[in-house]
Amino acid sequence: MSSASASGSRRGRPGRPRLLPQQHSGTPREQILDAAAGLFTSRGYAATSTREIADAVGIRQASLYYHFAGKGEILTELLGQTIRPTVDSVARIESLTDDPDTALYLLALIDVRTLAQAPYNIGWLYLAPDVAQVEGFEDFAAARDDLAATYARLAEPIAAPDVLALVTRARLGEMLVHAVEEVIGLRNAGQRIDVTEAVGIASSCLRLCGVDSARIELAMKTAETLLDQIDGTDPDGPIRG
Amino acid sequence: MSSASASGSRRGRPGRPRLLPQQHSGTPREQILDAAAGLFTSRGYAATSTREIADAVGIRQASLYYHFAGKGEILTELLGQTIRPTVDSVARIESLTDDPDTALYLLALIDVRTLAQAPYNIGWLYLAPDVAQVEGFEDFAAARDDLAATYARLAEPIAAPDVLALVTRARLGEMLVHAVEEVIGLRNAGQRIDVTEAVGIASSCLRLCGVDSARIELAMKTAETLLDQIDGTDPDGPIRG
DNA sequence: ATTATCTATAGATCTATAGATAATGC
DNA sequence: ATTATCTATAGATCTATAGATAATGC
Repeated sequence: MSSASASGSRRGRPGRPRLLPQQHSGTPREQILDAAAGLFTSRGYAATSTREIADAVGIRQASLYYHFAGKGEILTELLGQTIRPTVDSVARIESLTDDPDTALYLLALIDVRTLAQAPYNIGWLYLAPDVAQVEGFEDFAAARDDLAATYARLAEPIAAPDVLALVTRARLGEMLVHAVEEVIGLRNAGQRIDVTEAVGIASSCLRLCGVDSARIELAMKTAETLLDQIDGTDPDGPIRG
Repeated sequence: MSSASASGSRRGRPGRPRLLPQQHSGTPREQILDAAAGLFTSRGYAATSTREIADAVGIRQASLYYHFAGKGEILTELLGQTIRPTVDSVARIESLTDDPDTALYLLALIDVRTLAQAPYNIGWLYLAPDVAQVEGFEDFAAARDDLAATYARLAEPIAAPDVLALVTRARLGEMLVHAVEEVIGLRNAGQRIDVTEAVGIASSCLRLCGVDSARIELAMKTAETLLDQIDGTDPDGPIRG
């Protein structure tokens, strides 16, 4: 049944032992997500069978269905992981600063970091045509659109007049999302992403809005002082900037 | 059976009529390749069934196998189309010019054009993980590696010393291939590719070798005068540069 | 009793092959 | 006779469900 069925209280109790000893750490659900992420990114979503996922975890194919409603739900959960930390950070960012340069910079930095830290390059998944056809993808696409709208909302007050004369507010939002997604391409090309790359992409976002170098420098400094507080609330990983 | 079985002479004769009237032009083989290219690029290779291809053509699923040994052979033929015209052009280019700048420029231009002209963005296919697993992909990968070696061979004599001091000959070949493949990304992003874009990418290749603007300008001019002769031998399409 | 696994399998594909058939060409 | 299609289907998946079972917890 669906993972939601075994509601509430006693999750995590032992059940019937596996045939094979545990090969990986984390909850069974995490083990499945990790194995699926590896297979989906290396072989493709449609080309990966539920049996292959189960084999990689070390359980029987049918046992997957105790944790997920189906292959599609494993995928949508992975897609959700690429965006949820970023979406959740928006409110915290806006409560921590009134400076719009800093807010946009922080959003981009956290977004890049989220995509960079995933153990596999799952951001790449949502660019694949077989993935876009999966039931439930629309919800993810809608969330991604909302995020683009947030980028647009944060960018609008800081965008230079000549920028807004050339591109619409909405298009600017998309451009910023694409700039952040550049990290997906970098990872695919084998580039290691650490602070340098993350800061580079986040500052590109301000540059796209027409913000000058002095203000970018300032936003970077301010962001640096706020990042600990954001991470404190929702620890999101090691890359600092 | 394999398409090769009905060897030689009387191909193209009528056979049993289709249930549906012909919906597309070209030979049946071309109709299949075109339908498959559309489906593979829009939905993904693994996610496309042979039945869907047949339906798009307007024939029965089994009828595909008169023309192709299988789904994999349809794919590898499409992959071959992305590289064959370019590979074939190498000998002609080298017979037409002794100027190495012009030769590299022409190779890149024809490569870009080949990728740009395909009715669907099939160049994108070979970047997909499900495609890389298909039996026969190695042959394509090997041909692509050979082409990278050709880029390297043409680039070596013109590369500035400081370029070759920083990257190996082989790596320079790969960089040039990647620069050309930028056209795949542009098409995916919806960008229309015509002379401007093709010329831009081809001249980027010279720039990557450290060739200065004056020499690039010269190579462009010389290439322009030779292009007709190359296209005359193997007409390859409308984009001139 | 509850949990997380297991075994077994139904039902829906999907790819590929075998062999029949409806045209035209000689 | 040759060709290009068709029908029918085998055999191999693949996803998902039903129900049994081996642990621990109370």
